[in-house]
Parts: sequence; C-alpha cells; structure tokens
Amino acid sequence: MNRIFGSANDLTVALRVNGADGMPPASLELDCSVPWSRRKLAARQHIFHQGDEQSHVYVVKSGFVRLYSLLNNGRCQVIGFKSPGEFVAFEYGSRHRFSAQAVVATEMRSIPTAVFFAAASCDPQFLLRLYNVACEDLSRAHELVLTIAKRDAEGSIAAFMLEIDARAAARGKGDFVSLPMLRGDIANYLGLTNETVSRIFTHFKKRRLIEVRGRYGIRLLDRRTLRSIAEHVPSDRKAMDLESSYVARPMAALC
Amino acid sequence: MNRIFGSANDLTVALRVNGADGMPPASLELDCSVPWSRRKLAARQHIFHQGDEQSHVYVVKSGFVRLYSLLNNGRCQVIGFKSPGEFVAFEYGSRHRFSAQAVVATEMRSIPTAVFFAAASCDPQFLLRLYNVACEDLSRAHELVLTIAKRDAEGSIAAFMLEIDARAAARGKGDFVSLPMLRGDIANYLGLTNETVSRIFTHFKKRRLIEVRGRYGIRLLDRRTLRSIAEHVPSDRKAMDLESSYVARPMAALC
DNA sequence: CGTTATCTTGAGACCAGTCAATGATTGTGG
DNA sequence: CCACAATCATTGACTGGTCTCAAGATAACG
Repeated sequence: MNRIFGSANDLTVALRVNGADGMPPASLELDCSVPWSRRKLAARQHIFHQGDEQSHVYVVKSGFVRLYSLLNNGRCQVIGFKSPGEFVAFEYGSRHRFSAQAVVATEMRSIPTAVFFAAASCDPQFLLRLYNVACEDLSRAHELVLTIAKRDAEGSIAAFMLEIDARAAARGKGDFVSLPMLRGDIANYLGLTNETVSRIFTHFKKRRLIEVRGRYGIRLLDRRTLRSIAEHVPSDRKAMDLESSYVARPMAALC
Repeated sequence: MNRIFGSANDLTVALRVNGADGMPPASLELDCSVPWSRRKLAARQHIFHQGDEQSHVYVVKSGFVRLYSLLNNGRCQVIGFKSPGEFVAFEYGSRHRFSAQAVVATEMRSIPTAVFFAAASCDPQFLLRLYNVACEDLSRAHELVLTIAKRDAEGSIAAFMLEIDARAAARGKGDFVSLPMLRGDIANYLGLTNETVSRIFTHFKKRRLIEVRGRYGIRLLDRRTLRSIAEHVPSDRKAMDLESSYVARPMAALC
C-alpha cells in the first residue's frame, strides 16, 4: 500500500510507503518544489493511453480507475483497478505501457514525471522503496496469472471478491463493497465472459455466500466458504503437476 | 536485457543494464568489495524456495532455470524461465516471493543481497535503473496475463515459441532454439495441460510451421503464420469487448 | 416515466481437459 | 556397449466447463 498526500500549502509532497510483508513500515518524505495538480474526470475519460509519452505521476483522489493493456490487433485485457489513495501511473520509462481510464467520475492528482524523479534521485532510500513498490506490483501480477491459469470460473470470482473485500477493509469501509466496474470489466480481468460472471454471481447469491445490492454493491456473507472455493482446485492435472521435483528440500545457501 | 559479469580479479562487479524500448542504452557500473560466488547445481536442485529469507542476488552463468509460485494448497504456477546472462532473483524484500529451480545442470553466480544493495545505495542512477528493470519484469508479467487470458491454446503456444525464439536470437544463437524445459513446464506456464501442448506441437509440425529435433530443440519455419496464429483472436466476445469506451480519444495532459 | 445500457437466463456447440494406452528418450547397471 | 527401467511425449476416445448466440428482465439516467 502506498499513498501520496499533497500537503496543506501544496508546495511540498509527502510520499508514504508502508513496509512490505515482514518489513517494518517505513515512511519517507520526498520534497519537491512543484505543487500537485488536480483534475476531475468524467466517467470513461482516459487519464492516459498506452504508448503515450509518460508526462506525469498520478494518484487517485476519489472515484475509480481501470488499467488495461492492448494487443496488436485491438483486443484488450484489464490488468487492474485502482481505488482512492492508490497510484495509477508509477512506471519508469518514456512511454506508458498500458492505458488508464476513469470508470466513474474521478478526481486525480499529479506532478510531472521529471519533477518526481528529479526529487527522487536525490534520495537513495526513497529509490529503494520505489523499487520495492514495483516488486509488490510484480507480485500482484503473478497473483493474477495464478488466478487466471489455475482456477476455474468460480474460483477466480471467489478470489476476486475476497481481494476486493480485503482492499476495501484495509481502507476501513463498511460491510458492503463497492464494485463500480461493469460485469464485463470483471469478466475481462479474469479472462471470462460477462455471462459466466453473471451466472456465478447468481449462483453465489443462491448459496447465500454473498448479498447483492443494486448493481454495484456486494457483501460477503460467508468468507470461509468463498475462500475454500478460491482455493479448491478443479482438476489436479491442470492445477498441479507438483511432481516431487517441485518441492525438493532447500539446498545449502548458495555461497 | 540485463547482464552481470564478474570481473577478472573477482573483486569488482560490473553490472550492465541495457536501455528499455525508446531509451538510449545505458551501462552502469556497480562496485563492491566482495567477489561473486559460483556454484554448480544439478538438474532439479533449487536455488531458493518461496518464503526463504532472501540472502543473495543471483545470475545464471550457464544452464536453465524455472521460476514458479505456489498457492496455499500446494499447486504451482510456472511464472518464468531464465537463460544464461539473466537475473534469477532480483527482488527487494526480506523473503523470496517465488521459487527458483535448475531445470538442467546449471552454474550460478551470486553475491549477498546486503552487499549488493549496500553498493547500490550509493548510486542513485543505478537505483533508477534497478527500478526500471523491475518495471520491465512487470510488463512481462502483464504480457503473460494477456497470453493466458486472451488467447486459445494454439495462440498461446505460438506466442510462446515466438518469444523464446526472439530471446534466443537476441543472444545470437543458431536457428534451432533450445527448450530445456519439459512439455509439462510449458503447459503449466501457459495454463494448459501437457497433452494439449503435445497435440499442438504435432499440429504445427504437420503444418510445417516448426521443425522439432529431439526432445528439446525446435526451429521456427514460418514465423509469419505463427505470428498470425498468436494474434488471431478465437472469439471476439472473450477477447475484446472493446466497446467504444476503451478507445476514446486522448484527453489533454493532466496538468 | 420512458429509453437505453446492462444484466440475467436459457439452450446448444466447441475447445480443452481427463483418462488411458502406446511410443520415444534418457539414464543406469551389468 | 547393450539391455532394461524410468521418465516423458504422443495419440485417441470421451467428458465437461465455458463460450456463443439469443431472448427477456432489471437497473440507470435523462
């Protein structure tokens, strides 16, 4: 988890990055002489497109954002969602590797990339943290791979709900979790179709695992069962092949 | 692409990181006062396990390595392969987030993580590069998501072959590409079964798209067709839903 | 309150997985 | 160096889960 706050006078930026698992939480301050800019976006407006020059570093103030990646032929894959407090663009490189789009009306903050990195360059500790944050994102991407490749549709959706729920809980919201994205977004994200997502939502509803309110609100009623569905493996063949070789004993430290 | 070389006297380390797409290639030197250690591993030996304390930074000298991630319940997902010259562990964090295992007899080099990062900390430019490398890996992970979620089995394997081929070409090897991993590894990596992989290999063979030599060697005969298979989308529903909203025009720079 | 977009639900088809048997490679011991 | 064993790859018949296509219900929004 990482958050950016504009300070009161808007001339100093405090960037806080909490520690990863097993690491003591750390808080770092990055000073730079440019204020954060604000901007409101309507639903469906893009913050940036894949391939665009990367000009700014962004953070979600309010609303909801989806990230997606395009193939050569125009198909797209949703690769993530961003809630308030989270970074939207945090890539180091000249061009954006994916697109970011507001799902609902959204408020963003930003500072120029050059300013951000110029300030960061003066602070090695901050840079190490930055690297750490990227590694976290990498872990998340690997998680997504696991979800798509090794679970059936029900497992994927159960895992998705639990993750969304956990992220919302971390931000201290109420029981109902908001899913501002469309069913089609969830489907795309998980490599399914919206029909399948819909069917499984109703199936979970009938089993009293979740409660659905309106189009965008759900509440988890039975996290235990959901977890077992997410961890259940449909087929031992596809899922595992955990032949002996994969779990061999640790070797002496390479040294 | 990034490579590490132990210098002649083994007391200095030169780390070279080539530029990413669109960036001028850069070469950075990182000096530290500890020699790289070497170690030979037999096939199937682990370099480290997921959850282990991260003690060293590694690079493949010769051989072949696979990376995989474990779910709670013991299933695993192959998340990458590493050839000579590539880093195996390059995470910043106290514990490894995945396991690394030699596929065939492999020679590794390593230095303690603490030494590596202590030296790196003195060099902000190097740290920025480090961050950049992590972003590259993140892009690769997103690519893998795309491959698994948005392609059918043939498309996945065609894409896989093209990637392996490109990586081998970058290292300047001959026509035949070595696939030291088992069919099951490829299948696991792509979210398929080894039977399906096998079927598609023979299918491609019959169509004269590839030539197979022994168990581990393949040569691409018709990259053009393979590319079209990789880019072909089996079903417009699953693949796209590229509703108008996804391709809206760029907005003015957020500023 | 009506229009539109989204969601739900159903019936049928197809791709990839499952199970099982055969064939090819690799490695080992006599 | 060869024969045998073990592992891995291939192939076939069958099953099943998810996609596809199409219709109807619900929710969002002006």
